Amino acid sequence: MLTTAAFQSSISGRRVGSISNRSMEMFGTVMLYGSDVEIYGQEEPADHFYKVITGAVRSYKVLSDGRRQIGAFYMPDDIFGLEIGDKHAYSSETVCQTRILVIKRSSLLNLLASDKNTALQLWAIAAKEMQRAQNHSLMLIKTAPERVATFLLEIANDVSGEVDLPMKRRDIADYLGLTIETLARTLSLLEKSGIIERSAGRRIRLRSRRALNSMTA
Amino acid sequence: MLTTAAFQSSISGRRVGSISNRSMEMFGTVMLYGSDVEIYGQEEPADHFYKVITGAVRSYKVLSDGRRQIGAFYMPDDIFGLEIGDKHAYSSETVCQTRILVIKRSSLLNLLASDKNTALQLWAIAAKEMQRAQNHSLMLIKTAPERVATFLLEIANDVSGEVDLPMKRRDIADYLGLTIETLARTLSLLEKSGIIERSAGRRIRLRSRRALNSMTA
DNA sequence: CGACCATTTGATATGGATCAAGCGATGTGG
DNA sequence: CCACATCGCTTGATCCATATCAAATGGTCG
Repeated sequence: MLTTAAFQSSISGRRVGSISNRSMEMFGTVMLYGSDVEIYGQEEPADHFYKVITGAVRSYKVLSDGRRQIGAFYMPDDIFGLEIGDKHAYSSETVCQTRILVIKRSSLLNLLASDKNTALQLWAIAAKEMQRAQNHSLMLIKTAPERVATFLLEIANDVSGEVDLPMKRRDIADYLGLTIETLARTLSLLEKSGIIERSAGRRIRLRSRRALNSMTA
Repeated sequence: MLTTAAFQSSISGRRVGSISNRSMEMFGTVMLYGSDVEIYGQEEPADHFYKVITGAVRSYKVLSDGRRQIGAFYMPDDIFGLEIGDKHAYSSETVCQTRILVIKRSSLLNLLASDKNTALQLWAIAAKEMQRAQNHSLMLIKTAPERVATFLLEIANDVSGEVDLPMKRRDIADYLGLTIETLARTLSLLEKSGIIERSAGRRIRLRSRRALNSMTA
């Protein structure tokens, strides 16, 4: 049990665990959410874990005056909502129509008591998430072009070099700690210099990963 | 075993685990480090955990051009270096003379195999660290006064309202994603407005936590 | 006392924010 | 099927918070 198909932490692309879909489904239910639907709110009791099947999720916090920081986008196979404590620290919403596996925390915790290996994996997931969060801090001290380049490489870990962004500019901007205007300008700049190519606003082709990489800082 | 004295995650002040000093010492050795000494470097094999006994530690990453982001300061009773994987993701150094309990990863992992509760605690520590990192991202989208106010409240969780900073301005600046000049100016501003008071540069008295809190955003 | 390093203060420059307008796609009702 | 409203995105002009450059002050230790 809890052994076969690995799930990935998509934005960074590294595999971090090995709880199979099949076994996890024994503990949860797949739910279909519309676009921009709240999955849970900050400070709400945290009695479930979640795993993205298709679609995308943003996890965020807002400051009193409305500034919003998106801490992570969760893509297919990513697990989220596993922070410790009885309250969620962040809110989370779907970015587009999204299928999510919802797992009762209590049932996973039960399993955990009987299977020490699962506990190790929980640690692995949390540790991975920790690294993601740490990396994001690094992102936020970079310049605008550096942030955008880093972002494009983060989401384009499939080989094709073609990205289909599920999220709007506002989301990306809030993830990168920039305004949508600066983001748009930076993308246009990358396009003018031939590093990327855009068919539609949300569809971006990376023409030179090398160039992007060298901008990454 | 692994039950009594809780250890705190000092910068945020919340208790996150309950592995006693006594039992942990069975697995490790206390080492005395001088100031500004490297404990481990980014990319080095990670075969130990660490717990600060006295002093302070900074964990950081540097970008290619030298910009440095300090992800966390670890204060007495904080545990660090528990990221998953065989390589450390961050580097860490002492901020001042520091006493550290060094624990072999393998010995803790052994214990873990026999004690499922310990595994849960590892998860708890990692999850706590994750929240710390996420919070830090929030920090980095704030204005300079907001960052400084947040920082002062973070480190001054003792009742007295008196803080003795172990770290230099450069460290604080790199933690807050500001320059030392902006940091100094902001501190002077807070002093002029009577919110803080300084005897020496490193010794700061918080005259109005309320005022600081309201600046926090 | 003098040298050195940490910190503060001052003057100026600049990257990204803000304010404002244009453009393009998508959808709706007449 | 077209006119028009709406929404998401881009582009343009200006402003401002913080960085940068430079110098003064303060603190510590031989």
